[in-house]
Amino acid sequence: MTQNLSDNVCFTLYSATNALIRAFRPLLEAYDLTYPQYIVMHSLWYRNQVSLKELSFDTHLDSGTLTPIVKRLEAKGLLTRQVSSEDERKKVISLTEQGIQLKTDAEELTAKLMARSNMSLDRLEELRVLTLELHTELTKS
Amino acid sequence: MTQNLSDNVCFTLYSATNALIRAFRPLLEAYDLTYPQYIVMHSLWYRNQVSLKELSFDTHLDSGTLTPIVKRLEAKGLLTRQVSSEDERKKVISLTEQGIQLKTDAEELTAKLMARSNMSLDRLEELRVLTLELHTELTKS
DNA sequence: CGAAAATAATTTGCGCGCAAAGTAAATTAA
DNA sequence: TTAATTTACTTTGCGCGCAAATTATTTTCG
Repeated sequence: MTQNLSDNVCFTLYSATNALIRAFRPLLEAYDLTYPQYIVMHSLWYRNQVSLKELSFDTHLDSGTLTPIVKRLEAKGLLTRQVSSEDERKKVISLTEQGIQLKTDAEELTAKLMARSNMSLDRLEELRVLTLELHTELTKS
Repeated sequence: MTQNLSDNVCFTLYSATNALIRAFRPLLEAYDLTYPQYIVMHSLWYRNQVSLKELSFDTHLDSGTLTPIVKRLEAKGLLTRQVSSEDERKKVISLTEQGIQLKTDAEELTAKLMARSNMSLDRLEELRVLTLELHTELTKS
């Protein structure tokens, strides 16, 4: 019998994620980014000039979610979207100079937030491994 | 240096939660509920006739999020919202017969999803404790 | 080759999640 | 007692997250 919502891992996971995004928001606002926008930028900082499909694979966000996010980042001048010359169905997403520069500026962001959690690196690592495992299990087959 | 998004606990937490809600969706559809709606119902099953404020405390959802959710549940005939007689600013939220009945019907829901995760009860419990701790840390002060 | 199927990206519609502003009632304090 | 403040809830606006439908291009295969 699970009377309490907090007895439920679904609920604690859901609440913790919402709290994390909420805590992240003011930090990201300094860079005029939302968290999903940050995920996209982060992905591109390490793998630039990818198609939307590849970006979708890396970020775990579906194309219907990504298209408007990428358009907003384009409007901010952080990236460009060009039709691929080899395959005209594809769009190549490339960082602009400004988009590349942002990487350096935002470097300390994650560290800042992790500090905010007041949890040890060990426990955060445990959490990372467990959530990675859960995601893997839920998305396979 | 965290090149990979999955090296980042924020990202794995975020992705796992999205995957969990996604996996939950088809199961919840059988009861015509979304996950946040289920959270509200679950809360009321164990603490009925509360104000929106109390419901907000229990569900970790803010009033601006809750008002429309509760209205939809009212439209489905699962609960009622009445102005409190002692304090006319408050609304008392009460389950209908149908709302109470749903508890019995939906009893096996959580178990079904947990099975879907393919993770041991021990690891899910670890995950529950870690996310509960993270939420507590992020929302205090 | 040409029709059918597959693939890539966009659009639409809906329900959050939440900050901020607005409304109305109750409490506090002058 | 009444004006100022606080509290409870609602509304507005915006950005997801995603299923489903749509459009355009490429691939497959008859």
